[in-house]
Amino acid sequence: MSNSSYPVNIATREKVLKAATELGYTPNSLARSLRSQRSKLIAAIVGDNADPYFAEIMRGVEDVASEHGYLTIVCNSDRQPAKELHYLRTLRDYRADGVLFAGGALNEPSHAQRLEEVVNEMKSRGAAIITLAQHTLGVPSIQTDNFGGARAMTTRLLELGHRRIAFVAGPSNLTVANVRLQGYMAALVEAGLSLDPHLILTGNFDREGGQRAAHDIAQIPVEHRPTAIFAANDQTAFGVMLGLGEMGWRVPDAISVCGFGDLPMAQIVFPQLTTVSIPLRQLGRTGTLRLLAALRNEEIPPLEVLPTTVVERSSTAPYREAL
Amino acid sequence: MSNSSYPVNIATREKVLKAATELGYTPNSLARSLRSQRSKLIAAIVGDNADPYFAEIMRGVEDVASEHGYLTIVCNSDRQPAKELHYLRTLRDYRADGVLFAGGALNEPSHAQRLEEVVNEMKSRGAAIITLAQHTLGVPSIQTDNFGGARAMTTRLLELGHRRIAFVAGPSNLTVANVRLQGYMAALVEAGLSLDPHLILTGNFDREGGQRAAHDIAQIPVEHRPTAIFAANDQTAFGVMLGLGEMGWRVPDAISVCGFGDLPMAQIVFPQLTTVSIPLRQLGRTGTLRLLAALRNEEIPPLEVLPTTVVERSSTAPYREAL
DNA sequence: CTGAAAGCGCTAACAG
DNA sequence: CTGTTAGCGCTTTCAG
Repeated sequence: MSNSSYPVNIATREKVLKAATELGYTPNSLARSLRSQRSKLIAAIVGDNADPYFAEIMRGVEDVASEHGYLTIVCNSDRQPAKELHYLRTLRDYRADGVLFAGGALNEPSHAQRLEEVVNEMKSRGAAIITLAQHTLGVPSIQTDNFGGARAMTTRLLELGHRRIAFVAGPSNLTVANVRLQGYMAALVEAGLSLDPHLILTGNFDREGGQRAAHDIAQIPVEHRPTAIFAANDQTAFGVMLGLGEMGWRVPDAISVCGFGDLPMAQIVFPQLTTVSIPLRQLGRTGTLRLLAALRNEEIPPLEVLPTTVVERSSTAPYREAL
Repeated sequence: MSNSSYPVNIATREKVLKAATELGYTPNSLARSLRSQRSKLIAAIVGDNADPYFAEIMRGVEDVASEHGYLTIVCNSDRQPAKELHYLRTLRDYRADGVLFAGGALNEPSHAQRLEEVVNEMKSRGAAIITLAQHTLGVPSIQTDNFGGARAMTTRLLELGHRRIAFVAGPSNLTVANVRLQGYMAALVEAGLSLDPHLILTGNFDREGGQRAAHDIAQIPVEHRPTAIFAANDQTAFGVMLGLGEMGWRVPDAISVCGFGDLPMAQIVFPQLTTVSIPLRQLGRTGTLRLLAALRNEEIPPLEVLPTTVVERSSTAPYREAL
């Protein structure tokens, strides 16, 4: 019944199969997993499955997993090291065959080490671990080109004539957020512009942060005020647009706004958001594909980078002297 | 180690516990599950985890599950009976302790029966099954008041002075969609208005459907044209607004638009969407709470209805004779 | 209170 | 090709 290559008379096989259907027999996967040391369970550790960013990745993971007969477990860490660690341990105890870390590394003393301990334990038992973002764990990683995307977007704004471009950063303890900031800075430096620290605002990858940033920007004296705002992610960009709207500023006439991520709603907001598109579902798919390959003991690359693309919509416009 | 009530000398206990930590021993959950006939695994069968509707529910499920030491498995059915059934069988084989059907029943001949067979098998083994929408399965169900919400919203539009109110329906094979349509019709009938079949448009719970409906509505001669459009879900409403925008119609000045669901992006679109708010996460939480209660052999109500509320934002306005 | 043993349902290995 | 058996790592039961 396990359709192995074990030789068995065709008549006998049919007889067994028939009896199985008649009795409604189906193998107990738990017993099978226990015996075979393969649970056919994989897990995605995400920050929050209700966050469209993670939801898309998870969808990619689940798709590939189910295509290959694996079940997918969701783990919401809420970016709390304790939760993440607890999940990983539970997964280890369930003998999960693989774990995908969808978010970046969580910055907390000794968390990385504790995580690594469990990871090594799992690896030594034959499990495969993959990260889908820059991470401290020394495991294969599939990543999206956050740096390149941020640089490309900033360069595009420069091409549009903008010179004072604000950046609303993400949580400083998130690597992804920092890398995007780096990309923004790189583009400015490459263009021979100096970095104005007043134009780098703190955000939190959420709408509120963007809203606050918008109001902060309004406080900047007009001669130093940015003509474009680049938000580290789409949620923040939505917040920025909302905040701007609250003060009666029109986007993109008064100021250009762009984000990073290309969430589905980027096309629904008004004006439609210019943003950097990340192949999120593909990230989940590729990650899972690699994970399954690793499970088959295939060699997989330590790092794969998926390209991001600038998608210009209506929230950005060329710089014009007078408003 | 299983912290049971089994009497054991405190000294011995400590010795064992100490040895366990030293050796890095942790119980194998698979073996434990096999032996105890409880996997501590529950599953949420959703249409698509990347759909914010399901994502929110799942989040509620996962929260409660993890609080109680359960792992959550995601299953995307894409509303395909075959997929749903396949998942359910797999879950049965994994001895999942519980399954939550997040979406409504899938309309296909004999699907209901096949599903029920597996459900009964699982129930007889002690598993708990719950639905989070109207369903053909005879299992406890937690639902949101779709009928009441649709009726309340329609009534509100009537209060605002609208008399010709269009309804963009959802997929006719989805119970939720039909119930909302019923609520809309009930409100009109209660108000003593006759139903105009031309004002009931077909949609598909997606943006495209809404967009199409918007264009269709524009074709209606002005004297019969609706002054408000009630979309069966938010995605459709976004599509309607988009379609209206394409034709240069202003919402809510030219026409009022409202949706159903209160997705996060309802607050981000412009104008912000008036909609019926569903306690999605609560639905997931309550459902899981009941499921766990059932697992403890507690009596749980066959049907619980969670209230929905009309949230008025800026996409609706009182009816005005001249535009 | 402790130690030993049976068995959950499977797979892999071994004789026949 | 078929039938039997040992164990995967637990929990539960039963003697001591």
